Amino acid sequence: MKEDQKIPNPVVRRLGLYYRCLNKLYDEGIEYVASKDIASRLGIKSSQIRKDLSYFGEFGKRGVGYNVENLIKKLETIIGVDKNWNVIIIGAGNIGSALVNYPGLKKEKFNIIGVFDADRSKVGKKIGKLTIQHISQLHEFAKKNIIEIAVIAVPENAAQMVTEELEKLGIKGIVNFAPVKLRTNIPVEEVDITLSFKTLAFKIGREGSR
Amino acid sequence: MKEDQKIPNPVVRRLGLYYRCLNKLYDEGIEYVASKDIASRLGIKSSQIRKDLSYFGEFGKRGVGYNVENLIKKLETIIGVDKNWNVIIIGAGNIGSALVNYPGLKKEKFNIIGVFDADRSKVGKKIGKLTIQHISQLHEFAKKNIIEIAVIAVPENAAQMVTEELEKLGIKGIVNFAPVKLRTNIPVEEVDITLSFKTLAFKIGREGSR
DNA sequence: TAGATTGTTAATCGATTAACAATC
DNA sequence: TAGATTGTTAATCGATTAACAATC
Repeated sequence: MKEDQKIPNPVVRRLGLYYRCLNKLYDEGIEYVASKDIASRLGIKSSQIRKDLSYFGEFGKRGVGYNVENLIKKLETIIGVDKNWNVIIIGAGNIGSALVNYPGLKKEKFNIIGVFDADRSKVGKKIGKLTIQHISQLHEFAKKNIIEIAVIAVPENAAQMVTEELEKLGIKGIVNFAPVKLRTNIPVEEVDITLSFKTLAFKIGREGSR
Repeated sequence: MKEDQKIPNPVVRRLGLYYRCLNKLYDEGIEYVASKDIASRLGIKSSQIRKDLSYFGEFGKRGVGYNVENLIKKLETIIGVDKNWNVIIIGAGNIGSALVNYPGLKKEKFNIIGVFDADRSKVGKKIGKLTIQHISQLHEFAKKNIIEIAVIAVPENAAQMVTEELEKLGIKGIVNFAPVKLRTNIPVEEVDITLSFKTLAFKIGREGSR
């Protein structure tokens, strides 16, 4: 199967879930696992796991299951977390600052190497080990460093402009926390916090009526 | 249409997107808008918007479009942001602290009324206007206040326990930032930041091969 | 060998889109 | 009236699941 056919988005997201689950199993000392067991942990169907994996190859042994350590390694390569990623953060507000110190990211090989903000009163201040730089220094910074991923954590009205700048600098992907749809050709992942609250509000409202 | 039939999840999420887009249009002083215009702003199909709205009623005028102000009000009621929501945050780490100060939430009527942490060394410290309380005080707090939504921003291994506690206290919904699937019957919205980075990494890796 | 579980196909389910009559 | 756009149905597309032969 292993071609570069289009992989459905839900599949991509689940790969990360499998990866996480496998790591937990590994920590528990489990050597072999059946799709059925992963499925029950994640609350999905075992056939879905097997189907998802089949996009990339055959990793299991019939009658036995999957070797946990081996499948972790395979998923690492497939997802791309077998390497380190250099990340910068644009916007040193609440969200931006939190991400700089967020241990989850470093653990997963996403290394934050720079923080930028347009507010000169923030420039020079430290967040963890990093010093906030003015956004105008980004261009220079990009010449000296390989930046692969940028996080957009700026106010809504600045997000599109920043995106265009990032695209020019050759950044490869964006994680967008601003509540706008970005117009760009590079891959974007949206993390829309207020939207999640709204979705939850809706669901709570419906709970009673069932 | 307006029954309490099941609304597909993607529809619910898009309602929030429509709401946001309509507010922008309102700020721009636009009175009437066609589904085609909303669609082009959001990068989706106009028939999808009309279909989504049709789950809840008829809000447009044929040949004319939708009255922006009116549709905003309707969506407010449908989504449930016509009222204020009381929110508490469990876990005063990076993410938890950032959310307390996050202006986006208050603006959307999600009012954070308490922050809790298990780490006694954090208790008593201030985040914005709120004082971090010890998690053991939660029970007491819940008696004196109506808490509707809880944010879980604790380490993975504490998340399930916290969830069960919250369920007992009668909390109505959870926004979960911990990287685990919570087993609970109350509605949960997942915000999985590291998963988004992984998904992005995968997409970047595929970009080249297309 | 008997039992278990994979990888894959085909069937099912659900969500998106096109099309168009209704109507402003 | 002529033009525009809705609300809704039916067609299409895509994703999930069941089923099972292959095989460890």
